[in-house]
Amino acid sequence: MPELPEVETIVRQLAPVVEGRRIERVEIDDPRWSRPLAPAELQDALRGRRIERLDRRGKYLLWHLEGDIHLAQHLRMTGSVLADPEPEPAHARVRMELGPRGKGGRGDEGVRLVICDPRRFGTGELLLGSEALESFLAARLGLEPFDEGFTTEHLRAALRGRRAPIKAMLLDQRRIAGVGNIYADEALFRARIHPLRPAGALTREQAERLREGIVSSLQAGIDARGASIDDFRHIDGVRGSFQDRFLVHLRAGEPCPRCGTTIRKIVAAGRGTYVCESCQPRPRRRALRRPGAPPGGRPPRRRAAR
DNA sequence: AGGTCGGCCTGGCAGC
DNA sequence: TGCTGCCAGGCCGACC
Repeated sequence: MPELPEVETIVRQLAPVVEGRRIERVEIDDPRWSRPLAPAELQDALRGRRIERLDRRGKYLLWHLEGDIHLAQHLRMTGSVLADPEPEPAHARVRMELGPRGKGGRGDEGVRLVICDPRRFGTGELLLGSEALESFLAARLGLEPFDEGFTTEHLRAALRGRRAPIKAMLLDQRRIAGVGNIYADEALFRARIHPLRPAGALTREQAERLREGIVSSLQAGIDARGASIDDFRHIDGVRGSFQDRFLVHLRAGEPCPRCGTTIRKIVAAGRGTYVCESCQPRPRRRALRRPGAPPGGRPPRRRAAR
């Protein structure tokens, strides 16, 4: 599933291919993709516009078009963007014909883009003006892990007082942008923090290790050009290689690369989560003692069975 | 109001 | 072998 490193990989490959070209034709097959706009409305808004810049924020792929028009594309679980695919790939949802690059370019023939998405979770949202774009992003995304402002202190402030498991916090895009299930597991392993540890209970030292774990696992993902577990592909259809370098993710039953303990799969924040419970010790169960209650006496609270 | 959970969707696979 | 049904999960909205 495309997370920050996968979207970054797409941007690095796609930007040089599309920037400066004009969108000549758009065909949106799936009305869910363009919601709330009808496909025809979005097609009309995009057609004829020059692509000035392509970049990324969190897991969003951002198309900046002439006339201060922006398309915020999200690949969700299974989306990919292919350039001049041959033959026509399965599960094509959106097709885009881009014109040649204007002057002088001999033999420049234009590009055909196909957005594929087997599970149809992906979306493309039209934003009129950079103010609309910025408020759209601000409502959804926290700090970028590669921003200078992403310091240990910033991370601690974001986690302070939170009782939700740290893994849930990492997956919350409004706190940190771009981390998904894969990189959350990898970052927590690197930081030697158990995914179920309450976010607000991290020590300063742990927060520092977590910051490093987030940045280094995302960087490793970018260096490997993303992870292709199932559907993620480069724009030429090639797979990323980070899935071969996971330290714990998807490695249940295998030995921990650090200590050899068998990696376990648990559920945290409702997601399949991979952990070495020797390197990442389980949080101690707090004796939830209220003031005045008999010390250590009460039976454990029943948890909702699910 | 912070936190949890179900719905969206379909390919793949376990189990019979 | 072939069918059924369950699971995966990013994000959003409903709910407690």
